[in-house]
Amino acid sequence: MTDTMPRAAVPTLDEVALLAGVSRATVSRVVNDSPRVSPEARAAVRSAIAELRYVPNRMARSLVTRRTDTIALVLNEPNTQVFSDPFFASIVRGVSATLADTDLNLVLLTAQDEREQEKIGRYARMGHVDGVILMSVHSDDPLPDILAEAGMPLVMCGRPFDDRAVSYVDADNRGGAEVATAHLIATGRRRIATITGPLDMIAGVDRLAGHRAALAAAGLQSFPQLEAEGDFTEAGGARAMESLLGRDPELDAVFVASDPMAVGALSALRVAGRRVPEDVAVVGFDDAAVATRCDPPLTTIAQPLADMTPLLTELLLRQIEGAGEAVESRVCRTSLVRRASA
Amino acid sequence: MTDTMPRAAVPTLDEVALLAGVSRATVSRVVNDSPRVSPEARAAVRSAIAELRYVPNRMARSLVTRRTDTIALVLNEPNTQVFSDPFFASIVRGVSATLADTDLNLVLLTAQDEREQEKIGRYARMGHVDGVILMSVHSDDPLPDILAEAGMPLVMCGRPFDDRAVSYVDADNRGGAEVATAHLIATGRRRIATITGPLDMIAGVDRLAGHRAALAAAGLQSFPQLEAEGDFTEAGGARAMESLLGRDPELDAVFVASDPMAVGALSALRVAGRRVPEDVAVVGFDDAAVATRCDPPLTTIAQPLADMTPLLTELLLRQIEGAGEAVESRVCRTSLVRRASA
DNA sequence: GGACTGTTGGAGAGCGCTCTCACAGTGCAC
DNA sequence: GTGCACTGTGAGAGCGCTCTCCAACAGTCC
Repeated sequence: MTDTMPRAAVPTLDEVALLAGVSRATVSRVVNDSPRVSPEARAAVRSAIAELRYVPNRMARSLVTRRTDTIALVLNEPNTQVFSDPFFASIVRGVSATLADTDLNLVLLTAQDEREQEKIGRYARMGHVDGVILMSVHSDDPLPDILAEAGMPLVMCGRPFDDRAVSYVDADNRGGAEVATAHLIATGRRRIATITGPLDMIAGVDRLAGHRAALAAAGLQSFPQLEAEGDFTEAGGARAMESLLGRDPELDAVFVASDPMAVGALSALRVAGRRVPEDVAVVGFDDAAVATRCDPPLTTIAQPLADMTPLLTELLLRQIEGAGEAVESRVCRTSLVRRASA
Repeated sequence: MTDTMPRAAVPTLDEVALLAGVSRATVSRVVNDSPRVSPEARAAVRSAIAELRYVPNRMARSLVTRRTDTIALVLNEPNTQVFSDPFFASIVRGVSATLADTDLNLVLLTAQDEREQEKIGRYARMGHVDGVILMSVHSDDPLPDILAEAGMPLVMCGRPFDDRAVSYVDADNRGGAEVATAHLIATGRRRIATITGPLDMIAGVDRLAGHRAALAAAGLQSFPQLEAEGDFTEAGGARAMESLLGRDPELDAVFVASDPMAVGALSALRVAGRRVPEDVAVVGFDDAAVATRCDPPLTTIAQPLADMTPLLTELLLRQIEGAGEAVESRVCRTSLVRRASA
């Protein structure tokens, strides 16, 4: 069996044409839904395709069309923990769902170190994908540059560090954080700590800036010892909370820059014997599913993911279509979701 | 600017050849590391490639070689929660690391419903990938059939439900579960419950079978009310534990078919006021990182992931090389890791 | 009847690459 | 000198597809 069929006999356009009694060109027209085909020819081709179980060879097609109908969602993250971040899962699901109705394919690429980033850069430049959505960008990642330089259509999920001309979709992280901390202030808290995201990520930076701005607006000073850097993971949140409690046992509120970290903070507070929200009020960020399940349910800032993911793909597709189209970006509004923790 | 360069001027082999003063064939030889090139020619080509920033067009190459140098890791799972399963993250990282030294690319594909599975099937059949590693297969998934029928090299992570001739790599789930429950019995427990995985997944089925076998071997009966089905998530584990406690408040041990579920069970037990391991002993499965972090640290069954992921890729690559190669499968040994929970 | 328009289908030229084959050149044994 | 093995190189034929012509034909109008 292995000898008699060294490779599966994959039918080609020509064979379909032969069977249908038309030319290659006509088969191609049918496959690509061109209107310029008579119903009879179309029917003949359709049945020949079905009979031969013909599937177009994408490589051959791509070679001439310069399109692969594939876009990549690149997760740029050394830490495998990200996989467990519900924000990431939501984006993947959202983008995937948006593309389900098209005949575009979505591939996920993960880069755990610089070497893998370069590999992905090569992968993209070799023409495997039409465009890239880039997530979880750290300040020193070379991938945005590699891709931009190659002229690859690119949309970043999260605004870039510098003011480069690149499309992005982002939540209003700064504004959301400001609202979160303002809410804490409005409920009478005065010693307000924060657990930040990684400060080499723009979401981490922006949320910290928002927090500080709210403090300043209320005439409160921001103390370095009330700021602890987390890594967007639950374990990191717990560690950061412990550290904060060590530095200032009197703190009465904490704005945590992501829900998974907030869940970690909640357990650290429990371990330390603090009641939430009586002793320490907690506000998270994301409005992840876990925010409703934890104890107490988390007051948090909702990111409009339902708006963001379609936008992400829309911006990318427009760039792919329009070749030299202008760079376009969107910032989506966040909102405070009040639950029990603050 | 957009008008003057309607598309980035991507250099081709011919241009490199022209600049280097050699033929296309020689450039191709250099690019593909053929030894049959003089050092001078090689050097000339290398510098021309560098100067033009030439990257081979993968589509053109694939068209003739019939290889894409890309393999797909397909995650077949309606539930986005899987992303947070450390087992999945470990496999992704492992496979990715194994491939990092090769010039093979890894793409992740996720299928959330049957429609997306078919899309992936088409994607593969169109020749985007050389082979597929399939994870998280449920009993009624059509994808294995679609791929097998198309003659796509395929390795499943986890053995298939029926005895079909397909390569797979799996942990000894049945044996591991047997050891887990036997350990519970050996420490004097008698009312031993289990939280199973989804029973439309082979890992769920096998671990339950092992648990029952251990019970039977010790002359203990297995009661349906001591078996609750989970979904491999923490929340599912907590729910299942609550349900078990409701059904039999006297239970003194529980074998939980995954660590995330065990963590959920631990919190449910805490809420119910049970001490672990004094009142209820708990054994998990996976030896995920979380098993060391939870309270108390989890006694669990370690899966030899370090063996499994290289095996997964190795088996697939052998299949890709050897076209009609014989199907080959491996079951990797598990081991009991004793910590504080049992 | 002739010129024109519109529709359908085919011929053929590539897309950028690999790879076989032929060929020139070199070294060495006879 | 001839024969032979071997090495480095180039010419050229595709891989399977798309897409631009262009031909053939039918219908319409003057």
